[in-house]
Amino acid sequence: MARNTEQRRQKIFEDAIAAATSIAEAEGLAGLTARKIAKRVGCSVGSLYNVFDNLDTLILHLNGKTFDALYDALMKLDTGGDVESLIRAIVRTYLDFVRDNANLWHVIFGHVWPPGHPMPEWYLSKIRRLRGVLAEALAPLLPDGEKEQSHAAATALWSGLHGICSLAASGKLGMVTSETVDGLSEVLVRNFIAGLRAQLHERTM
Amino acid sequence: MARNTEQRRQKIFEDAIAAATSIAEAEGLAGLTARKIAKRVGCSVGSLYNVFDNLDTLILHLNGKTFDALYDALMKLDTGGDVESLIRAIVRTYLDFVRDNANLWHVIFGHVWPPGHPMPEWYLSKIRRLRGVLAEALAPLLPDGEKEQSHAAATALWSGLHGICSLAASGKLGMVTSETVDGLSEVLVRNFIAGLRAQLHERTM
DNA sequence: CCTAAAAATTGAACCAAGTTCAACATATTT
DNA sequence: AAATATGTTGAACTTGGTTCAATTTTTAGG
Repeated sequence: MARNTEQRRQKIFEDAIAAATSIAEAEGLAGLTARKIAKRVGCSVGSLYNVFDNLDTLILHLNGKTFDALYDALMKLDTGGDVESLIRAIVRTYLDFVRDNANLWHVIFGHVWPPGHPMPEWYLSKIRRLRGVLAEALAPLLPDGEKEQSHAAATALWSGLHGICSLAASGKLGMVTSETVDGLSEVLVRNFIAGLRAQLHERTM
Repeated sequence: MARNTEQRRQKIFEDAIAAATSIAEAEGLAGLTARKIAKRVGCSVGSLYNVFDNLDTLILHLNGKTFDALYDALMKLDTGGDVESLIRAIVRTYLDFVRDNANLWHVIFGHVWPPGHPMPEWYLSKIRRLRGVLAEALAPLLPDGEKEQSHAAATALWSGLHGICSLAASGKLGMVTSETVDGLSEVLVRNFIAGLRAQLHERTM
């Protein structure tokens, strides 16, 4: 039986991601070195490379787990209330998650996937699944017959929030005193929702 | 006179940034190594380090020049037309600039400034100056007495556009077929403007 | 259970890149 | 012109991704 071999492989895979997670939480992307991860796992660098093609792949799996954690948080939301409450709850959950997992979140966007190679489908589908949650919440604000626009709307809004969070995190906003991530997000979300509503009324009147 | 000395220093400074610009345009952030820049300049790495504290500082100056170029493009716009046209012209200019200078733009946001050290004021003020252009264009869409909100609105909108561009560039949007940067930006801008207008009317009626 | 083939593990070694620094060269000042 | 200050150099140090030949462990067939 090939069980033992496969089990060891699996164990290194999981241990490595767990080690990487804890290093990333403490030190961010800069701390994620093959040697450091191997030491925590208790194996040699060579063994890591037997399981992962390269560090980029390891980090991609780490990021996949971070996406999953955000998805889990979103799945706990109550979808029963009104449209706007749900959208705002989703945004709130996203902002809280980014704040509470700042370093892990930074790894997702600070890491550059080797250009040329396409990102694997399993990874992209985790991203799409997240967007889908927001798209479903936005759909009621779109005119009948254009519900498929909800994905574009969700992408636009989510990208916008991402822009605010990432610029704020990297200190590249050149902010003046009173601006905060929450405040800027509120401006973006409020106007975006009001804009959708305004255009919805235009069509139906 | 200390002219000769200062002139050499100045020359290396400018040549280094010019060399870095041309390398960055061709190869992106990954190609920006001290050795490569020094070779192009025709000096040793040591001389670079005599003028710049470190590579990060050199790259920051390169990025400053990129910001200046975008500002110059924005200054060429006609500010005479109606509010919405100007806003859209600014957005159009921004998107075109990012597309036409993709690698240089990527250097700005792919480069991480050493944490702990604050970014220098001259750099932040270039960012604020850019935002100011958009803030001025947005101001007419804000209620009297809240014109100072235009900076927050500009930051939110500009961050949003940045989010779209940067996620698209890094392949992290998990896009479906028909979505494009232009299309997503259009969704964001249209809803944002419509939202501002809707809230403006609310107040004045 | 024994053994040959397959797979995994190791860590030293290779390479690239940021940074430093002691030795040397040039410029400035007196 | 000598003394001092400044600039230049490139080898060397360090860190980190990646490879690979040698070694050990696991698996499968008899």
